[in-house]
Amino acid sequence: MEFAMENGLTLEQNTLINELTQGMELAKQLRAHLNPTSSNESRELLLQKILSSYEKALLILKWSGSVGNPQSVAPVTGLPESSVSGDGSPQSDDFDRGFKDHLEQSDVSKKRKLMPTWTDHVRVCSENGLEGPMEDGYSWRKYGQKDILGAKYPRSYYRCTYRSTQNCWATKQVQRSDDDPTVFEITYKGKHTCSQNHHTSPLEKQQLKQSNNGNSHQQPPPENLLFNLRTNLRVSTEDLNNKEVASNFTFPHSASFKWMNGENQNLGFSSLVNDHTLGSYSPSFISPATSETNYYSVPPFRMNNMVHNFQHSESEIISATTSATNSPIGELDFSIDLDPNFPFNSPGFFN
DNA sequence: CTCATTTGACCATT
DNA sequence: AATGGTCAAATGAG
Repeated sequence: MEFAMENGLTLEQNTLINELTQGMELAKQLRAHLNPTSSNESRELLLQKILSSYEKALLILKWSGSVGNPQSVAPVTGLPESSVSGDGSPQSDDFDRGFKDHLEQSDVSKKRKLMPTWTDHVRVCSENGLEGPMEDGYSWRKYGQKDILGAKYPRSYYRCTYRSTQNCWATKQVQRSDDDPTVFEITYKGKHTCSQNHHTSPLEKQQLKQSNNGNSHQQPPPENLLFNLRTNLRVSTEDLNNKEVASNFTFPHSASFKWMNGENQNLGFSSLVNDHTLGSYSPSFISPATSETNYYSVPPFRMNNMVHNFQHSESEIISATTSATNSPIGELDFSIDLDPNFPFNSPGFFN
């Protein structure tokens, strides 16, 4: 169900703004911590939070991009799973799955397929004691676990905690990597329509429990240890890249992106990356006055470019599930969209 | 008590 | 029929 996006800011836009603003603030804090007296831990913590913020922002953006798309664009992508106009459907999402009605059931399944999907690869770092929210900052409720064929570890299924209360249908699957047990593949499906403020505490609990239940395969779970050391989930940059590539399939060529102000959007990112004077922009970010949302044909969103630049360090880990369906076409599409003006190639993006 | 997780059963899709 | 995804009753935690 699409919540009123007609006027003003949507929930996700607000969340996006919040994340970016927060990221900026954190970056400023980090800058303040660059003096030698500051501890590495605090820097790492800030860094982690910044990454988390942008991670979230990216996820939201991907969604928005696909949502703003006219359906016509979707088929071109060749990525059935993520090429979506989730909001394009006139049907409502209100259907409760509990209803076994056939019609609803089929509708739901259709919707399922249309749900945007992307995968993150998250690595657990035991090294630094970073208390941090789970990478996505949302609170999830586990609703299932399955042994997956050929997979060493079971897959866990989560849905948004506020599914019932706020009609939020976002879900995610967590699958521990076969070869690198410190890596978790997290596949997200659907967007969050809830307005949860990310609190750390419940999340950590959840993660702990999640880590505990892998016992069906009796292995000395290092994950317990790792999680107990404070879950520090680091999104590796390469994975981010992959994710971005995948997401690009979602809104190819001229994806129209719904945003309140194109300038701001660019300012936000470029300034954050290039400038060290970040603060000044944040007020302009919030312009709720514009009740009418404008559609900007966003050529390549700046983030995409950035990611693209990172990318020539070929992708190692690509999500098997989602990107299996990906075709090289997407990459072509992608590079075509490359913005030559794109200023920052610095690999030390977050340094 | 409420709320989250566990876990086998059930369902849909292939 | 096999597999992956979800439901929901039982169980556990607070």
